[in-house]
Amino acid sequence: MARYEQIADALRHGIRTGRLRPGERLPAEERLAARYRTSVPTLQRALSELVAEGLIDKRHGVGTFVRTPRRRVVRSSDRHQWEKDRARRPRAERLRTGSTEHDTGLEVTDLAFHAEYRETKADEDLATVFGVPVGTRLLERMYRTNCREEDAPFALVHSYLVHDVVAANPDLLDAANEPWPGGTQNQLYTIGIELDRVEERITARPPTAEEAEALGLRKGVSVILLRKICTGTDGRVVEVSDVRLPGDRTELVFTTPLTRW
Amino acid sequence: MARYEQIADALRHGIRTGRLRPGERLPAEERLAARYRTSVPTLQRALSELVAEGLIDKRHGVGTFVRTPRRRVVRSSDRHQWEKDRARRPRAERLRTGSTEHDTGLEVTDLAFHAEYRETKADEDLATVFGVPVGTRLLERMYRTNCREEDAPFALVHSYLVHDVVAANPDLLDAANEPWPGGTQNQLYTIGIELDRVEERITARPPTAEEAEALGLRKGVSVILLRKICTGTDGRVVEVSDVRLPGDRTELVFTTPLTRW
DNA sequence: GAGTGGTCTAGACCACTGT
DNA sequence: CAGTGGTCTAGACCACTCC
Repeated sequence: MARYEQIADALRHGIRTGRLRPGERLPAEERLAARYRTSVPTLQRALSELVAEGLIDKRHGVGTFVRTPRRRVVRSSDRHQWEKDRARRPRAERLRTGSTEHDTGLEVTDLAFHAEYRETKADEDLATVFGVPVGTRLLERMYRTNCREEDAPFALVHSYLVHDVVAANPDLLDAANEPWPGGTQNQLYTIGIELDRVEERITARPPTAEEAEALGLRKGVSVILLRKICTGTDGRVVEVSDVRLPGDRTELVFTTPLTRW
Repeated sequence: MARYEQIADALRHGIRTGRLRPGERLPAEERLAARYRTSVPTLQRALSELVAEGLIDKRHGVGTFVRTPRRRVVRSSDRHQWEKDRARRPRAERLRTGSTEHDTGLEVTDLAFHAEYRETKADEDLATVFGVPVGTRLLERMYRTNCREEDAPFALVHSYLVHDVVAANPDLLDAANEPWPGGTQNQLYTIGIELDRVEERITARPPTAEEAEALGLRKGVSVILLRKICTGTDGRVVEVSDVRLPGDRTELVFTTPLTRW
């Protein structure tokens, strides 16, 4: 076994057994290298393994620390029914809370919201999902929800709608109307669309360089990719959203009810 | 920007634009180092970034290759209802297929299955979920499902049952009876338990060294963690499973039906 | 055996952070 | 300014794969 792996193992063991506690600072690299009788680059290699596993954080000019678990945001599948119920409520009630607040339990005033709209054409992937020809005009909406300035977004969302469908209500084409009270399901309600079901497809991978930047991810954190496909009561796909969530502070919850014997 | 980042960017760009095609071999490190006028360790640092992002694979003694996407296994939430329906079918029918076959579309004979049982005591975490005192005797069952020798398992599963509940049927305590025709829901059926719902909680993170080993994960792949909580018709939690899935070839699908207006 | 990636060294210099 | 991590070098030797 390589020297750097032995060292990584030793440190890993220390962290797992609690000898090195969360938040604790490790000795300087030079000192650690001396303790393990190795060179600094080799010791750094060992540390970089632990960074990749999400066990430690390195802070330039400060030190290396045992990572403390982050507070998790739960995103439950009953949000969809909750959103649907809310879509036909009076405006005052819709104003009060959005889905993120439903998930996090935070107040509206704690959250900052950013939206950007543009027009695109359906690529092969989206055309297949929507069941429309490649090149069909789509409205692409990009969202990010932050916890009031302080730190990185909870989620990066790219949402797609068929342009000609939503154009029935011109207000839906303008990002300036965001955050729309009552969310997308209320927007769809204004043009006579009711949702029948929501399908969500989930996978995970390491972040790209851009995602790490945008979501403020440290190394050693995964990205959860969630594609949400909303189908209307007429069986047509109405909205497709690609959501990227930080793996270290997101927990998705799905409940499947079963029919009785 | 660091030299190694510039190099990583250049290669990343080549891969994304398709100039470097999936499966294609990159020049040897020494040659690449020469091309980018840098030392071998620095070039290696650049490559290791791309490995961490899952863009390339290094094979010792062979070369460095652009990674080709892996075939995905879809795990759909309707498997639960499917399993429930199957649990009361005749033995012959139950023998024919298991859930993994349902997910993958493969035949029973394509799959190898390994199970191991042991007795443990509930730690704080499991005790909370089951709603039993810490230290309660549990039956811990460990499963792995492989695609017939060839390569790494689809999933590592640790499943927990309250020991005294399942002891009503001693056959359920013996791993030698696996794979049990009809799966866990049929096992529970033999002791008079019917499931009411299944809750699944999902998160993702980089693999630990052990998981990378057990799931045969290359570097630069995430692990999806799925905790499945099965609740009986009497409202008690019956089974808790912790499932670890390779992020590069697993897609989870959940469908949420909505009630009509 | 030729060619590939894997590991390691010893030291240099740079960049960032906090006092 | 002292102390920390970040980057880089030039070269050595090892281990693996395939012919």
